[in-house]
Amino acid sequence: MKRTAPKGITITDVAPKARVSAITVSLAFNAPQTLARVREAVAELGYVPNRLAGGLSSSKSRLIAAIVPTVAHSLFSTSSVQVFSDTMSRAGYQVLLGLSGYSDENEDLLLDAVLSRRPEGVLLTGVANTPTLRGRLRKIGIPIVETWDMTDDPIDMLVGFAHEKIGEAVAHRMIASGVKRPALVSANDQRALSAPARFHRYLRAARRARDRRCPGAPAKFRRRRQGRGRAHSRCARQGDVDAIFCSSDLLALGVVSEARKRGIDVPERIAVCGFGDLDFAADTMLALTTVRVDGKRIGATGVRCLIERLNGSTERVRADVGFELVERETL
Amino acid sequence: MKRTAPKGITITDVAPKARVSAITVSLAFNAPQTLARVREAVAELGYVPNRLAGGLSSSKSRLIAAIVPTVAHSLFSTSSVQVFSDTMSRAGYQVLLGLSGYSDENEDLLLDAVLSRRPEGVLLTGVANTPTLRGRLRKIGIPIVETWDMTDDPIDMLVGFAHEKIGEAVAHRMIASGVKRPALVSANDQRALSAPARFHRYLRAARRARDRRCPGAPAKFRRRRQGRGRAHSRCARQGDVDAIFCSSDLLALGVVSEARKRGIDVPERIAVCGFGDLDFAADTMLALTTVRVDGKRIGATGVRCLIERLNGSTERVRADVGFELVERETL
DNA sequence: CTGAAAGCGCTTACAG
DNA sequence: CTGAAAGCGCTTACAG
Repeated sequence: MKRTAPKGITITDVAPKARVSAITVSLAFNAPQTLARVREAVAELGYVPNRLAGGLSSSKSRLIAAIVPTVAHSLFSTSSVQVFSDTMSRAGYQVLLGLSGYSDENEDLLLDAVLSRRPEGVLLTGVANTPTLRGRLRKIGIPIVETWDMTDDPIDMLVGFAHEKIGEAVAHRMIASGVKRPALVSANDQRALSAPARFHRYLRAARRARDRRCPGAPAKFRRRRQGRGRAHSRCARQGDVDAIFCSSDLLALGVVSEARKRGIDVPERIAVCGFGDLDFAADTMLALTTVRVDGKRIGATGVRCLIERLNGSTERVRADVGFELVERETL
Repeated sequence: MKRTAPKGITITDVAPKARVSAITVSLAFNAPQTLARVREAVAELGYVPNRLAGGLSSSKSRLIAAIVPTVAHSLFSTSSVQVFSDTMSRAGYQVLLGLSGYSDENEDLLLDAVLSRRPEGVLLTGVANTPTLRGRLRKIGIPIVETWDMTDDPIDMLVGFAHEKIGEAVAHRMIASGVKRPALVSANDQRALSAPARFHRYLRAARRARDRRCPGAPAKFRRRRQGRGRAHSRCARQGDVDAIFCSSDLLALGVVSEARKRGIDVPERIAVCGFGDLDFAADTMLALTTVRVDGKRIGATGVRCLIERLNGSTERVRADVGFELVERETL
């Protein structure tokens, strides 16, 4: 029963030094105006409250889990993490990072690991949730925000946009711009496919569809970069293609690059459209059209919802933040 | 003293159901072969161990803090986070995210927040540490790895590379390539300045230095993108510049883009050199030269050091992982 | 407003 | 190998 571990500096050390009781120290730490005596003792001892103990005792972990897809080349951008982390830390919470997207089995283990910390809220990016995962999340009863996607049956709150609508909008815009032979380059990952699918469907309805999908390459993208180049060239070489919709900004960057390498003018001969929040990419890289989603707005809105719920609000926000098509003339 | 809060499912619920004592449940959870009866009860009840309690009791939080710079456009890449998070979770740890780089005051608050979770190790990216922060970290006595930079006086472990050497190497390479009038575009952030400084010094020694720094713009980069464009054009317009070293990949992307917009051929008239680990950028975007650092190697090595120390090793790795200059002919 | 006691859900060291 | 008790460092509800 005796512990050998050297106790760090605890509330019990601070209390006598501040000539108050331990309770007062605890109170001071969570009160608006910290007692001066406590503050001094704290500084002198270098005391840092133990939030494991605090969380256990109060059932408030002050932890928010951010579950983001593993695939770095996904829709999820660093700026979103930042907005999220910044806002949360200002509200007194810390971010527990969870990388999802390996396998269904791992999703369950990930969730176990995350829930074992008793987070007070969860931010989910994308729809990388297996049914089991969704089911478990639904039951735990803490605020959950899903972002970057739409669904009819959200777990709790939802701040996203419909990927299919993007596919449709891009197809529409291309046709309106006089594009005759559009093609599609998409990640071979079903999570990214709703926009491309709708893109294709719309074009078929408009009788512009051809079977110009170039899937497969992106899956190997991370290991063998050549794969990407090859697939892109396969598309770009087909002389009759005059526009390419890419399921992500990064793919679009690759396509533009590959086209230039082969002396194909962008956007004169081929218009390229990416999709995402890659700020500098949308700003400087893409030709003709970029589907741009204001990541900050998604991030900020999602976080605001979480915080309001943590503060007692009962509102269950379900927002379609929409998207915008951004055109760039030059690279 | 009575708590009103509904207790979640705890070890105490699992024990009778598994017809063992609470201790056995705890043991089973941390033992190699989990008792079948316990496993069943766990599954049936949906029990998830409370790591707040576990950590408090065992003084093992199983938490690792990752402190990364706020600036997304920094040297730090998403791939590093992934390698880190993956490896750590396989070793049974979770990642607590800490974004640094606001102000010195905030660094202290950040550290308080981080330490209040009692992490068992810390990964620091870059040298964004104030003296106070370094001092505090030095004292807490947990394994700490600094990455992405070199210093003569590391806090604990170090897996990085010398930024100044990169500046020197780039200058050397440019001169060897026949560059006559090199210029420099760097972030106005002292943390990114060691490579540029050495670049400049080397050129001056070689009598090629001119005052072509174009600082200032990147600081405002995030708010007003035009600023970036303006600064770049200021550099690019100066007709006699034939090479530009940019302190980051993203700056380089901007410079290339701006040059093209103005009809200046890259790399024919201006060679552009970035710096970083931005995979696709190095691969597809930059002209002439990219300083490329193998982020995976840094990340993986750093993490391995941490894990070994957590497993009892006393070795204090201090490694210079080096860097490589990568040349690209085409955009 | 201040403080003593009980409790948060685990793990540890020890006895059986 | 199993289990009862004590303790990890806080917070809560209550009494003074």
